[in-house]
Amino acid sequence: MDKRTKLIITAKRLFSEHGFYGTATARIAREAGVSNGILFHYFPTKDLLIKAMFFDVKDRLFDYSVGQVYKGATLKESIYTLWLAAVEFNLENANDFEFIRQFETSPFYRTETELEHRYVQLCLELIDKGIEEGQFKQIPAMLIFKSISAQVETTVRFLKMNNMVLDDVEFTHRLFEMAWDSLAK
Amino acid sequence: MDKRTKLIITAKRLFSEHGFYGTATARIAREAGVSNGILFHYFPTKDLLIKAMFFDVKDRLFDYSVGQVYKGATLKESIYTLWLAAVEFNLENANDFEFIRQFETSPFYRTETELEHRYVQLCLELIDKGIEEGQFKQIPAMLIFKSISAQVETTVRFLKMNNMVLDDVEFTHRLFEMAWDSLAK
DNA sequence: ATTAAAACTGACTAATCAGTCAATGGTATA
DNA sequence: TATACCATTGACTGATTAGTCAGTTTTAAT
Repeated sequence: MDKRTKLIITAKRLFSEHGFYGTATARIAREAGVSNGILFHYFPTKDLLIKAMFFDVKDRLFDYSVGQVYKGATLKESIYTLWLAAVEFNLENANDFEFIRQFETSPFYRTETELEHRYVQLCLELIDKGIEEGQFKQIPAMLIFKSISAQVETTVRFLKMNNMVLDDVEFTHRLFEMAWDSLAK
Repeated sequence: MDKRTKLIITAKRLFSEHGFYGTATARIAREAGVSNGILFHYFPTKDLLIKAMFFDVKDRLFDYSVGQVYKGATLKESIYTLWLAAVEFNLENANDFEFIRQFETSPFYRTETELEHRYVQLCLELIDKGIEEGQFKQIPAMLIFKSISAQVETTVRFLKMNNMVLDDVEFTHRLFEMAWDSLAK
């Protein structure tokens, strides 16, 4: 594994445990088993490290989930696939989940940054289509997206809090149906 | 206004703008117009300041909202009253909203801390009653509470993002109905 | 008026941290 | 072999910060 990746993985673990400012760059480098200087070679500032990590997580979520959506699926099926993939991904990558949660409520976060990413763009396109076709209620696509995202987060947090795994697909599926019903026409 | 209150208000503003660790205690004291030392007289450590602020916000939310629930109201009416009060409170107290958002995703936060508070306790009792009476779906009360809270947050964020105020009670009411429908039997 | 306790001040410090830099090692190309 | 260019190191620094403390002022009780 190259040092850049090592740094990102270690930083994610430490950030999710101790927060952005609770984690010194020197510590990230030490626990990643690389020198202090190399961190600033790859990420000129701590802020840029954090921003790079955000895109790293979204990229991996995109790769993990979008491939699972099969062609010819209905809209509901597609969104369920993305939903389930997101829940799985967040359960299996606890540090990514915690990192994103902290990032999105931190002063680093801007809506514009998020909109740049293809994962968000894809979701919004899908939802837009759903609104046009009259499958969703007539409310802004962004609100539907945020609402679904919030329910995914709630689901993941709940499953974690109760030490559940994804054997409980049925439970997770029920939660999806609830969220869907509230947004569908 | 006493200095303790001044400190809490100033800290909340600075924290919501620059984050917990982006804000120096010395700066809080300076902008509150008090000495550096007095901050540590009231709050021996920065961590305790942050924790005290959490309880301050929850207390004020409790005082603001619970009084509005009138006796003899149905369960749905009661919960709608609390919902609307929470949305109003968060819109009118932007710094409190941002502070809580950051706090709940920070390493300071623990579920146990939250459960100690009477606001959360009251909400859970109400939901428990609703489950017993068969008005809610058969899922854990905590999940219903977290789900509603997440929807309140989403609502507030959306209204703020679009510079809406609570003239749009109808819109907010629609969002409540959506959330309610997904949780009610 | 006296006393004691509490509120308050602000200069100070020990520790920490983000970022620098001069030097070294490795690798590829000509 | 010589040259050039990254990757890498780790000791170092200037700036910042949470928390201290010795002393002063205010408040309240007897």
